[in-house]
Amino acid sequence: MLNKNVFLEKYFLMTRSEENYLKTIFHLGGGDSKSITTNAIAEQMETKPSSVTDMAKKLSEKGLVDYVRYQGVSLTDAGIKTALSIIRKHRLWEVFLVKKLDFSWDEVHEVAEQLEHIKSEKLIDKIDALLDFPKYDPHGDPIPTKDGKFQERDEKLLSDMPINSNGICVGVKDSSVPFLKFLDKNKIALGNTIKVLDKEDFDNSLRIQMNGKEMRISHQIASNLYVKKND
Amino acid sequence: MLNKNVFLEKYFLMTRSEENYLKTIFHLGGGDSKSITTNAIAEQMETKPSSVTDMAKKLSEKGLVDYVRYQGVSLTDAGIKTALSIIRKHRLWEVFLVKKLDFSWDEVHEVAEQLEHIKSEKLIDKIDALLDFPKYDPHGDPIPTKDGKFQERDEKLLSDMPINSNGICVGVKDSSVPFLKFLDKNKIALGNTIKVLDKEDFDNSLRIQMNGKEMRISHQIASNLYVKKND
DNA sequence: ATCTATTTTTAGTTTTGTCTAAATTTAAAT
DNA sequence: ATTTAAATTTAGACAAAACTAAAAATAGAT
Repeated sequence: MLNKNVFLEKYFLMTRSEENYLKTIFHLGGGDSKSITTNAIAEQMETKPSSVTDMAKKLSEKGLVDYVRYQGVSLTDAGIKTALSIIRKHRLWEVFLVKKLDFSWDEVHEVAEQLEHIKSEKLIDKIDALLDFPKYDPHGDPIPTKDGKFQERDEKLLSDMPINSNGICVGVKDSSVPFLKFLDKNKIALGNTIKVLDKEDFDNSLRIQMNGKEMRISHQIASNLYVKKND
Repeated sequence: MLNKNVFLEKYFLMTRSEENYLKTIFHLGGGDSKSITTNAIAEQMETKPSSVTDMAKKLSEKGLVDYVRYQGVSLTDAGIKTALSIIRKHRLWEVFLVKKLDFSWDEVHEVAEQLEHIKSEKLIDKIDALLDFPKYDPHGDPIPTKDGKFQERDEKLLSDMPINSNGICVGVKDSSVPFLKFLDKNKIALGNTIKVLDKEDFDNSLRIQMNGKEMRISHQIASNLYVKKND
């Protein structure tokens, strides 16, 4: 009974703000027992370092982060678990919006930021099943499993692919709206086949074949596209 | 520009709490230019009258309710519009949960209470379309249209139906979990045909034919079922 | 090793939404 | 028309989450 209450307090009764902090810390690498500075978190969340300090103390009290003054925070196992459950929800909702409601991949983030905080295990499990248990979100980011497992993919940046190598476009590094819209406009989509034909030493631009059609791509673009090698 | 900001402040930037107050006031009849007392609102929301007073002032400042000290509040046109948009979202999400995710009708309320606060016009319009623009929620309550129109139905309580009259079960007055579970257990569902065979003067219980099968129903039950008359 | 510049924390304030307790108003009853 | 009981509001306090400005600690450069 006491045990159950502890569970309820730490897992169910997380505030929206606490959840957002955990998510951010995870994305900044705080799950790899790396210390993330309050400054870095503040910048990412567009808030002030002093606010982060307050929250660091609170999350530390709840056993979700390890916090050392003037050093930074890293996630505990409980913190990682919670962060992954939020990221899981976020990404599943993104898939739902795209696959079931015809949202475009540049529209989903904002809405998913809200939906990820809905508290109902049954709901997200049903959404998962409705979508047939997708492994990746619309931007190619992996969706953690229910028990918090992360399936990393063997992918590299297009800009790091050698000449004459083949692959499939599987994800974006930058998922900002302008970048995604740019990709749409240029018919670059996840799932496309890619062959690197040539690299220009001068500006690092690439000549590639995408879905059979030849095109030229700037380094800026190539360094934000993830590709899975074929061979 | 200034005008747009006013719109943003009053419509988009409603807090969850404000939305819940408006919804409650509407459900208590505050949309019919009837004054709802702070006490009634407090009881419904399981909060204190003094808290309601505070919120009444705030909503009044925003032009969403008319508030007269010691009298109570009623919704303005803007308040009604906002309340209806929340109720619309709530009921559409309920339909979604039942029709697309196989929730039972006694499970949906709690989750819909969260989902109704998601801020995305596009999202709820897409959900509406996905569901093929349903007119009623799983409990038979009408879903307001996008422009805030309410389609009332010509329905009466089963307990008020005369002997030998026929109808279709279209809604529940009490949508508490125990009542809904009771109906499930007794195979009483919306859409069932109903004929009143006999009334017992002693305890006001009814003998009815439901989907061809004869059964006896207490007054307690009959006074919480809405029926649409056939003839 | 000391001094700065930067980072981080502390202390104190604000806003939102709630509460309790006290004061006020209303309404009902004589 | 008073009186009293009930309803309602006010005043003051609190918790959460943020902020600003000042203080403290760290790290880099000499």
